[in-house]
Amino acid sequence: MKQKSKASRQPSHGIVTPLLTVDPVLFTYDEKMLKVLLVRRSSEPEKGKWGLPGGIVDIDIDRDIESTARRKLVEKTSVEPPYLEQLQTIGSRARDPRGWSVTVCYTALIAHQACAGHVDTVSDVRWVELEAAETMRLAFDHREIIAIARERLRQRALYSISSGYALAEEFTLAELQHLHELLIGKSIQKRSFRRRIEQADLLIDTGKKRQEGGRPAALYRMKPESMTHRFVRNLDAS
Amino acid sequence: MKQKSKASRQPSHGIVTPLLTVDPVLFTYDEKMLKVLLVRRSSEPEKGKWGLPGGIVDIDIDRDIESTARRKLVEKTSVEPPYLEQLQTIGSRARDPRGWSVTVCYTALIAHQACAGHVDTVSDVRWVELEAAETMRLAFDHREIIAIARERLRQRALYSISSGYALAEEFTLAELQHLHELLIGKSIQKRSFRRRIEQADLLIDTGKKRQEGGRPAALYRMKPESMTHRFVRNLDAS
DNA sequence: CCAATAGTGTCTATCAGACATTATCTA
DNA sequence: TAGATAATGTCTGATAGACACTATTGG
Repeated sequence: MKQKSKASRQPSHGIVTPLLTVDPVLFTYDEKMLKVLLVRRSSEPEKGKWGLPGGIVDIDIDRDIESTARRKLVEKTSVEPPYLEQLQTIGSRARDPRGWSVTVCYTALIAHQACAGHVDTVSDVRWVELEAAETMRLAFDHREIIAIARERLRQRALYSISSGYALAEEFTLAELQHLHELLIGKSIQKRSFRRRIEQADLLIDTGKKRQEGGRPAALYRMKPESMTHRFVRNLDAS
Repeated sequence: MKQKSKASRQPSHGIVTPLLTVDPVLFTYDEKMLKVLLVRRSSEPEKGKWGLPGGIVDIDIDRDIESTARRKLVEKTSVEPPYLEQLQTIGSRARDPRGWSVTVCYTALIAHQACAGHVDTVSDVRWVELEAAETMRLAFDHREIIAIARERLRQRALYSISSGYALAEEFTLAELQHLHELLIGKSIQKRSFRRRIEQADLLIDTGKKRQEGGRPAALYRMKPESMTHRFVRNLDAS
């Protein structure tokens, strides 16, 4: 028998519902690596372990589920990410020691610089290299959630450049291409990559240049359409 | 009404959580039309209105969320669909008059014959032509959910043949093609359609033939790979 | 000049679109 | 035979892959 003392906080529908949380997986591109934001849990269960920057849906504060995701990300990074997309909902009796629980997962992207200042000043929030995170022992099923998010990003990279929201506001084509190469785990022909972006007219040329060692590279910015555009033909996955 | 002392089944976390439901959108192909399964609600709220064959996650019965979706579909059709995929989770303060609620939506496909017997015998479960369902006044936000599911199916049809699970176990290429034409809203070149299926080796030729008016057509069956296979190049959407 | 990085020219291979042609059945 | 539907032959066009080439900077 479970405790009855909490019954007074039961909502009016009077049905026993699972714990509901949101778990965003926030990625960025920094030092030529993919990184994921992890948070050290300050309370039970799994206290002390690292996990995703998620939390419980608060029906008094949050208008909808995406609001919860945004709220949690702002709490940990102090900024809203320019890219936030629902990933998958995982819910079962077994995934949380407290009992039946459900988590609505999101994939989010942000420029590293956009939240570096805040993240660097706190010790319980950290950017972790993706490969490392994928082998860490994380809270609950968070390692599995990261793997799902990573796979989704990989698929996306084959037919979209939306992952560019993990870069700084202004970036070079070489940076965007390298990010895609990391995501799909394979080198891409420079010609193919640039051609498709140019033909779909997905980037804004800022006119500025950045130089590091050789010929200066043009700096681009994402067009809003690049968030949703899908190429008809994928890059080669194999 | 079950009066099974709900409070005693209160989970130990003691946090107020939203109502959690599952709403599968079950599609089929029948009489050369896309149809969707609707159910007449027998209880409040929205009693009497038609809606999706969903229901509340029962943490005593269901192991995980997908189990709830399967359970609800079996209750309404008496069979498990061969295709069931999570679609999207919608949750907000406003979508249900009872207050903050969350629904995990699924897209499901089944052969019309597989559940025709059961559906035909009950008056509160009905196959409704998709176009009609999209203009009906349904319970809650179910019309919107159907639109989302329909759009996902449309996208899928451009790079996958998984929608074939809406057909009978054995089907002709003409049937599969027509289903795709309905989904993407445009006629497809027969040559293109057959070529890509043959090259990807996604169907099993049963060796049987079916005839209706002209040369007999070969009957095929889905290969398991056809559930997940993605063509590198999409069909033309425009 | 060289080294390094950015960006282009251009050929090939693949595969969807278009549409004509052939094949196999009934009446 | 004609009519209907299934299945194939074959040409064109679009675009990704491959890779060599040119361009622009610093030293």
